[in-house]
Amino acid sequence: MGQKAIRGAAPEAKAARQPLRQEVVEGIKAYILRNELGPGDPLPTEPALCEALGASRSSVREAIRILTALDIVEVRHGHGTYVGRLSLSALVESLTFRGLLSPDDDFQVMSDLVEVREVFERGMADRIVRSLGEDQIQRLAGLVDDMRRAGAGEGHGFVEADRAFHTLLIAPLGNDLIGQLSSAFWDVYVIVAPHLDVFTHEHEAATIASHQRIVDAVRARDAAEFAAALAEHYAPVRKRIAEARARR
Amino acid sequence: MGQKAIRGAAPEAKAARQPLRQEVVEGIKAYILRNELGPGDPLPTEPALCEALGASRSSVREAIRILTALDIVEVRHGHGTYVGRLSLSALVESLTFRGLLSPDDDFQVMSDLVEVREVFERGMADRIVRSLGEDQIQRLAGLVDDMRRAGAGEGHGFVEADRAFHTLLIAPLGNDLIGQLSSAFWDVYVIVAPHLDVFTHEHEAATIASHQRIVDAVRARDAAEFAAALAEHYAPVRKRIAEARARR
DNA sequence: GCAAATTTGTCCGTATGTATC
DNA sequence: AGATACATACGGACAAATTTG
Repeated sequence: MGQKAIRGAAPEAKAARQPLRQEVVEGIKAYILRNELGPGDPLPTEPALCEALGASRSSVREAIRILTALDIVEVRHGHGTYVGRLSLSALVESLTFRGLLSPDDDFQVMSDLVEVREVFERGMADRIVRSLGEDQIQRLAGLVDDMRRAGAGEGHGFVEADRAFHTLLIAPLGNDLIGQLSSAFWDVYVIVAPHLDVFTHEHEAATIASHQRIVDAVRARDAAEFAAALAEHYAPVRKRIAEARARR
Repeated sequence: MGQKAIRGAAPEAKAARQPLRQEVVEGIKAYILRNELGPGDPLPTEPALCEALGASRSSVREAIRILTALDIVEVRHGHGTYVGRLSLSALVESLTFRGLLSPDDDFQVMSDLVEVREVFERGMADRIVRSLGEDQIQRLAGLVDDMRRAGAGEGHGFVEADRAFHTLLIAPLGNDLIGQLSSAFWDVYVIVAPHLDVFTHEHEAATIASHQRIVDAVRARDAAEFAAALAEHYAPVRKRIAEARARR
C-alpha cells in the first residue's frame, strides 16, 4: 500500500524537502561517525537499517549504493555491509569516464593529469631528496633495474616498476593525499592512454635513462638536479600526448 | 514472481559474475559514450533503460544512484534523467567524510590538503606570473580590497574573496584539473575546518597582507618573490592547523 | 558434504509526489 | 485545472552467496 510517513512535516518547516534516500545516506554516515567506526567494521543489516531510519528497503539500498560509489561503505553479497576503505576510487571513476567521453578534450585531461604529477614531484623536490633513506634509494635503483629487465622481455612489468618508482618517490613526504592522488592519476592514465594510442614502446630506453638520472640526483642529495631530471622525464611524456593529439 | 534471466550463461564463461546493477552501470556509460552525449543531454527514461538493458527498475535505479554519486548522471524528479556535469563532487564527499571520521587524523587530512594547494601554486609560480594578464592582476587587487572591506564588517565575504583570489590565480594555467582539485580542496577545508576550531578571525590582517604581497609579486613578474609570498601565506595556515591539533 | 540460517541481490505490482503542457 | 509523463517510495516474494552446524 505504500503507507506514507509524514516526512517534511515536523523537520525543516519549509526547507526544500530532500529525497528520503538522502536522509538515509546522512543517517548511515552519522551512524559511522557516532560509533567511531573504521574501515572494515560491520554495519547493521539492511532490515535493521530500515527500521532504524524509518525507510523501506529500496530506499536503504539506494543509499547504500551511493555510499558504495564513494567507498564509504562496502558490501559483500550474502555476508553483510561494512565500512569502506575511504579510497579515492570515485575520483578514478570520474576522471576515467571524463577522459573517455570528450573526443577532443581527452588529450587535455591526460596532459593535465601528467602535469599535476610532475608538479607534485618537482614541488616537493627538496623535501624528497632530503628525507629519502639510503635503503629507499637502494630500492629505487632496484626498480630501475627491473625496468631494464622488463623492457628487454615483456612490456608488462615495465609500467608496474615505473609506478612503484614514483610511488616510492613521494612516500617519504608523509602526505597521504598526494600519494593517493598520484596513484589515482596513474590509474586513470593507464586506463585511458591505450584508447589514445599514446603508448609507444620505443621510448622505454629514454624513460629508463631519465629514471636513472633521478636516482643519481637523489643519491647526491641535489634538489636542483633532481628537479631537472624530473623535467627531462616528463617532457617527452607530454610531447607524446601532444603528438597523439595532433595525429587526429 | 521474479522471473529470472539466464545471466552468466552466455557472456564471460567462467569470469566471476558481477552484479546486474554493475552491468547496467556500464551499459548506461556505454550509451553515453556511443551517442557522444554531453552534460545536460537527456537519457532514456527508467522503463526504457529497463527494457534496453534487460533489468528491473530496482537494478536500473540502483545503477542510476551510483552514477549520480559520481556526477555522471543527474536526475530531476518528475522530469527525467540527464548526463551529469562530471564534476569532482564525489571527491569532495569522500574527503569531507574522511576528514570528519578519524578523531586524530583529521588534522593530518587538513594539513595535507593545504599543502597540496600550496604545491600547486608554488610549483606553477613561473607560469602564473608569466601568463597573468593586466586585467586579471587588476581583479586580484580588487579582491584584496574586498577582503579588507569584508574583514572590517562581517567575516562572510572574506572567505569568498579569498577563494576567488586563489581560483583566479591558477586560472591562466589552462589546467582544468588543477583548478577543480583546488576548488574541491577548498570546499573540503571550509566544511571540515569549523569542526576543528581552526578558524580564528584574528589572522585576517596577516592574510590580507600576504595576499597583497602576492599581487605585488605578480605585478613585478617576479616568480621567486611570488613563491616566497606564497610560502609566507601558507605557513601560518599550517601553523594554525598544528596548533589546533596540539590543543587536543 | 549437506542442509539450514542469514544476508544481500533482483524482481514485480502499486501508490504517491512532482514537473510540464 | 486537468492530463500526462516521470521519478520516488513502499512491500512482498524469490534467487544467490556465504557462513555455520
